[in-house]
Amino acid sequence: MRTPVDARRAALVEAAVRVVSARGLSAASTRAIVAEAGMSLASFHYAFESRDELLDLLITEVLAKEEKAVLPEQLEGRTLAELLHAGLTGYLDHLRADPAREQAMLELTQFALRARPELARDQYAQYTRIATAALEMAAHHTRSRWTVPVPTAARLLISFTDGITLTWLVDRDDALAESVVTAAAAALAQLAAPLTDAE
Amino acid sequence: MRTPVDARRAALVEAAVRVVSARGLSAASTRAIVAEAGMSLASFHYAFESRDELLDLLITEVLAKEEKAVLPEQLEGRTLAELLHAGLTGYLDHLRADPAREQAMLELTQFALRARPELARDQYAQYTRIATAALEMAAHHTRSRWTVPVPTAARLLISFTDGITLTWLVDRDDALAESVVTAAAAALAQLAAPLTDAE
DNA sequence: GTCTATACACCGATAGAC
DNA sequence: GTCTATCGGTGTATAGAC
Repeated sequence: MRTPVDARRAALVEAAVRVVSARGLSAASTRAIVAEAGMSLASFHYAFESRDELLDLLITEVLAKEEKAVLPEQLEGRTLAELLHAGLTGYLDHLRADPAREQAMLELTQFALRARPELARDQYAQYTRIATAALEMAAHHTRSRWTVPVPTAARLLISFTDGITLTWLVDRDDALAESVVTAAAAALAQLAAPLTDAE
Repeated sequence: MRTPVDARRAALVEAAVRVVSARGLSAASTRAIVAEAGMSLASFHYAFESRDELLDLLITEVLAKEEKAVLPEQLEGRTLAELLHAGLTGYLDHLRADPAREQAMLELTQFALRARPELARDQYAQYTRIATAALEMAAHHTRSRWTVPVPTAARLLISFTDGITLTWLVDRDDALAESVVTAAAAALAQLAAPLTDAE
């Protein structure tokens, strides 16, 4: 059941995302957020105890949604390199479709790193679980096995997506980004080997 | 020639780096910076027109120094994978030696992305030139050639170091980071092939 | 040149009318 | 519950004494 106050909280979180995306976290004052949401300042403090409470919810809720957006529903490709390429291309498309939002995610992660380090850690632990499951599924689907520990490969994948996000946000070079995604897929695929008949 | 006002500017920039490293960019108010530098507030505005002017200098000067710190003087290793592993391990050591500073660099880059995008672009263009030169040298030194365009490999290397920085800052998992560095070096090395006799 | 004192805008948060 | 009005605090920047 959705009580009015929860609806208000949701509206404020959404407004906050828009403000952070458009003008950065440092511009996301309570006043700017309520203006974006079309509310009065007092309504904010009726829904939230404090600005910190909203930021907590913003980080956990918005970063959690991000997971689903990044993970494609169905990957195409017969070889492991093709599968990885499809997955990374999907992420690159997601990034290019809404760069401001992804930049906001980065700012929120960095803010969490200082203000709520345990939230950032939890988030990345969750990313790691998701990447691990995806890589294991990809290997199984192509009858391969990883020659490095799967958590290592998962972390490498996460590091790479973080890196490509930052570099693309800086120079917006689509052609170079696609070229890098292709090279990264090929390089990552080299960390797996075909299953032997015994396996 | 170093006039007094330039010395004051330098002292303020150094104080600002310390404040950003310790407490984040959002805490780096002019008051916090002059307190760290042991100056009065008015002295700040004698040396700088505005806080923005200091941030401009901070970004260009501090990010420029970063280049040299990241690039190791001499790499050891006979194979390309060993060379890449040594280089990446050097960067990881650099990160672990002063994580607060590296976190400050990330915050400054992200700030520049919003406030002075051209500065961020210039900075990454410079990173690319340095990474390109390093990769070409490494390939030449091990009698290899890159099977992908060198700018692509360079961008992959930069993306990866950006990513490893963020992920390590989040969870500080040394063992996993080392494992990932090893895997990344192996993966990157797969993008090169030995020179043939004709070459 | 360097200081103290202060102007003025904006911040998060709250009081109190309705 | 929702508003306007306002509190106390901090931000950047400046005026003016020395």
